[in-house]
Amino acid sequence: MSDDIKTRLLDAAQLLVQTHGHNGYSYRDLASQVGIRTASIHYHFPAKTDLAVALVRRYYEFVGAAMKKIEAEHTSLAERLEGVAGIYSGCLSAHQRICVAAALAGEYSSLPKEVQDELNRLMTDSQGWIAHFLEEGKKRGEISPASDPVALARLWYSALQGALVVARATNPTVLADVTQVLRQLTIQG
Amino acid sequence: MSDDIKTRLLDAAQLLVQTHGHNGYSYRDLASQVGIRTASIHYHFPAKTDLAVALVRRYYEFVGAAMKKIEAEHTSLAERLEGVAGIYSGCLSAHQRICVAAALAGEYSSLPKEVQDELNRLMTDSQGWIAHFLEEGKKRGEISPASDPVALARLWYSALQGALVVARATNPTVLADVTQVLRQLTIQG
DNA sequence: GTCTATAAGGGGATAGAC
DNA sequence: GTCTATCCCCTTATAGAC
Repeated sequence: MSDDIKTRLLDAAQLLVQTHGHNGYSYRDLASQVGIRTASIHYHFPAKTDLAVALVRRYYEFVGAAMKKIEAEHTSLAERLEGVAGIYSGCLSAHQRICVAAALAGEYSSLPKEVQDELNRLMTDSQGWIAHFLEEGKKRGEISPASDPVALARLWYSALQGALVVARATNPTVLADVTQVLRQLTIQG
Repeated sequence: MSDDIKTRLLDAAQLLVQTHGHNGYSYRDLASQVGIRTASIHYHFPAKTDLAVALVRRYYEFVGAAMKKIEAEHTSLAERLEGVAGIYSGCLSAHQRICVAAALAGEYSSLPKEVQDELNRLMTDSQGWIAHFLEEGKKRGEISPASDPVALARLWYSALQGALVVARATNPTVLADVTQVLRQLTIQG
């Protein structure tokens, strides 16, 4: 049922946010993409803020599901981190997107409070999932016993978010470089 | 002569870009900050694009000067990288800003071509300066002879840019954590 | 649910007086 | 150099017909 109008609106809005930012698209852009009129969008999402909040919530579920899938399908830390990197490299390869989180965080002070709060939750918990993988890897001896999983997770998350942004504006190979160096430095460091 | 109107306009515009993004502020906002009318801004910067281009060029000079100062005042790689991190942590501590580069890159596809080009130059050369420090550190034996200065520079730059964005939207301590872990992993790795 | 019509204000930008 | 006045389009949003 991925062609119901609400989903199609969220899909189109997500692409616009990931390429132009929240302040960089209008209901008019969205309407022309989906093939309806702007007034019809207001039926589904009364205000643009409502759409943005729904967008971040849906993205939160998407990331959470991806993390659970990685945990279920891979046991080694190296493979799991590879999987995490894959979530974000998938953005860039499709339409030169960046992560929804970074796109919105770049305009942070101009966002409605509700969107800021959802964004905070998305970023905080994304780092939490990565920290969880690192914690388990530490127990298994895949990284140094002296390393700090929370701080390392912050590095991984920040570096991946930053790499997407930098890669899009400069050179696409930046993301692969960053991921590889990060892996080399992290595993059995 | 830092109180001439053109400088004050650029200062105010930079703060607005670093907090709200390019699409998140208007000439009206700018005018009220500086205390003149919107029409007067057009005298100095005919179009908003002209202002954005001037802003990125000035920021490029600022970063370049900061890098040269770091090179002149410090010789060890550790100190130089500390200095680089300081450039970016300075943003956050003043008004919760992020780097001009990341703020604009988040809205990349919505930017005028001229601004995209200036942004590309800023990000490419910023990484070049960091790579230069790493190259010299490699010659001095401060990092492993097997390490790749260009890839490492991409990691440092991406991680710092990402850390600012993540820190602002979640927890200010993220930046310090990322910087510290990065230093530990890089030096004599 | 989607449409047309429309409101009310914001946006960048220009003309011309001072 | 800065102002007032104004243009014209875009933007979000609502009312009400279908």
